[in-house]
Amino acid sequence: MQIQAMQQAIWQVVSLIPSGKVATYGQLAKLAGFPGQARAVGRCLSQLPEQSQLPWHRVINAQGRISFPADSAAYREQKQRLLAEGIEIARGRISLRLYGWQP
DNA sequence: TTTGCGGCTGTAA
DNA sequence: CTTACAGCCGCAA
Repeated sequence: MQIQAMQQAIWQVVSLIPSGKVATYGQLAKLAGFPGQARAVGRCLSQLPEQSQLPWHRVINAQGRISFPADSAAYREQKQRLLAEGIEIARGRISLRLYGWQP
């Protein structure tokens, strides 16, 4: 499997996450056809071009947390985008039960 | 060529 | 709640 094809598949599924919902890295990896490749999802997203329209902010880890250091600019950016979509973040966690995307 | 480190995760203690 | 650990695998040093 070419890394590029994988990237394509991953970007594809990420683009499907509806506004107001979130998905986990592992979940997306599985949907894209690469179970167990959660890190590949994070890697792809980290390589997104600046002007990308992909909803990268709707991707969080399996613990319902943002996978960035809480003091980083990236963390604040993602948090703001999520709040802007009406997603609630209590004690640094997002309820997957309420906001988790069910394809 | 080996190593350490990621936007990770499930299991177990 | 916390560590710990085994899988995962591309990438930069």
